[in-house]
Order: sequence, then structure tokens, then C-alpha cells
Amino acid sequence: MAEESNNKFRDLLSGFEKACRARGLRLTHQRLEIFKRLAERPSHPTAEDIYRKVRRNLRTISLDTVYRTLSTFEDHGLIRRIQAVDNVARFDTNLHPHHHLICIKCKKIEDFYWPDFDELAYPESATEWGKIDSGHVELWGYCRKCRRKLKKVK
Amino acid sequence: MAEESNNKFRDLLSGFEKACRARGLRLTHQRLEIFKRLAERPSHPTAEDIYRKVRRNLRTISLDTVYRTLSTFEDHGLIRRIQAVDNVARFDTNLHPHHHLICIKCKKIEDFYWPDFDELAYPESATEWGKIDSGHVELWGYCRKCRRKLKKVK
DNA sequence: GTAAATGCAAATGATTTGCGGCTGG
DNA sequence: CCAGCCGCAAATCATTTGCATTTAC
Repeated sequence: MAEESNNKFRDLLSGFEKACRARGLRLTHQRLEIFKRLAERPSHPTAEDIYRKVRRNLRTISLDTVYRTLSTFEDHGLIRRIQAVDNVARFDTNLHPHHHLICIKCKKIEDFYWPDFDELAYPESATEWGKIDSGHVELWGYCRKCRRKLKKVK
Repeated sequence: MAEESNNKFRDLLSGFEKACRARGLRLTHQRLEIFKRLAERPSHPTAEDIYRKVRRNLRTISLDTVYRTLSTFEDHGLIRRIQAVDNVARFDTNLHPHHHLICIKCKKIEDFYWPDFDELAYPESATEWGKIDSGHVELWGYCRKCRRKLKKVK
């Protein structure tokens, strides 16, 4: 249980429990386990990824519970859904405002921060459209690893 | 055929034909029809949307041909795929650099332009990641129509 | 005790694929 | 002519849903 030694992890967990109580969400084993696996690493797992991880500790959990739980978490603003590539939803536990780098080749998604963008005022065409809630950037390109591979082929 | 009277449309079409020839893509009725229906309006149709439209002129076309054709067009950079909401791919025929406004409620996607963003230099964290090809912004919020509805409920 | 959450199995919906026949170049 | 394309039907893959049972509070 390397996780227990991690203060940040414990904070996330107690924050999660508080948020659930505040919203009347029941603290089930399944939800706790899913949240833990989400919080332990800032990756962008699919529902299947989470399912595989969670199953190690909760042998009987079902995939549809994972789907339902992820949707619930999303509805309550505890996680963010990324629907950018390959028709598979990925989930982002990084709730700080941030942006995504997506590799055209390997489809991996990485987070990055961009203060200059965050400070930019939205253009009129956007504010006229309606009430903007949030904005984020997707940068598409070739990650270092895939670039290296492409060069070899040439 | 209102389309024939439209010069912009004719230019798009002849550009398309030229691009196909240059790439060795056969100019089939299906491809032409699909391209025409895509080019006639700058919306963000799904494969189904296109299929319904194209069927009016090409009664025997099949949905899988539409899927295949859209993928082919995408591979050749003739259209852009938008995978942002609801697990349905939408296709964008606007090839000029632009960005998207997405309504949280009705999920409609609208284009907008943002020169200030386009001029912004990518941050170091991004350029270090790899070679960036393109960048675009998604702004999420409530469009005017949905906002009006929400206010009524309150 | 009771509403909410889960597990199971089956349904759904978008997208893809194998294959035999058609057709543009 | 013949590789590339198409239509058809069936498969696949992610995600959702109905329902009976279990569980957190």
C-alpha cells in the first residue's frame, strides 16, 4: 500500500469523501476503489483501464458499475471526460485548469499548462454565442517517441 | 440545383476533383455526392446525417460507404473529424484554422475564429513534448437558446 | 427500513470488416 | 482489363439499460 504513505493521496481521498457526503452520494466500496485508482496517477484511463485495475482489489465489480460510477463522478464535477480520439472516452482526474497534447500517431494524451492562454479574453464572437463556462486547448502533433520512429523510416 | 449557381461551391468542387486525381482517388458518384453534401453547408454532420442527405440523390448508397468515404477524406486531409461529444463523430468541412463552441446542454457545435489565439506562441512545455502540428480551442458553455430555457425553469 | 447502488445479462448504437460483384481509369 | 470501390450482411466495440438483489445510511 504505497498509497497510504502519500499525504497528497490521503488529502484527495478525504476531500472525495467529504464531497460525497455533501452531495448525498453513498460511499460504497466500489466508488472508493474507483476513486483511489483514479487518484493514484494523473493518467487518462479508459473505463476498461479502470475496470482492470479495480478488479485486483474488488474481484466482483462489474464493468457497467465502472461506467455508471465514472458518469456519476463526472456529473458531480469530480472528474472530467475527454472524448478526443478513437471513439473511447478517457477520464481526467486533474481538475486544475489545463490543456492537452495529443499524439497523432500513438494517440497518447498528455497534460500541459498554458497561463498565457488562460489569461486571454474570449473573442466577441464567442461571448455573443452564449455563456462560456470553460475553455481548453488541444494541441495535435507527434510526440518525441513517435517522431523518432518516423525519422527512422525515412 | 441552387448549388450550380454558387461560384464558391464550384471552386470547392473543382478543387476536390483535382485533389482526388492528384492522389489517385477514384472519382465515384458516391464520393462526389458525399463531397457535395459536405461542401454545401458549413455544418458538423454525423455520418448518418450525410447518409440521409446523400440518399436523396443516390438511392442505393450504403451507410458503410459513407463511413469509408469520410475516413478516406479525413486521411487525405480533405475534412476534419470532431470527436467531442456523445460518442458520435462529426465532420467539419471548414478547413480554415478555427475553433469550436460547444453547448453543454444541446451539444450543438459552432465554429468561431480567434486571431489572438492563433498568434499566441505555444508554451515551452508543449514544444518540448514534440512537434506540434495544429492547435484548436474548445469553449464549453450554454448557447443563448439553452440559456433562455434554463432561466425559465428557475 | 428504504432509497440508492450494484451485478448480471441483454440491448443499443456507432463504426468496421469480409467478401463477392461492379466500375472508373 | 483489373485494382480500387461499393453494397450487403454480419461482426465488433464501447457504452447503456432493465431488473432483481444487496447495501449504506
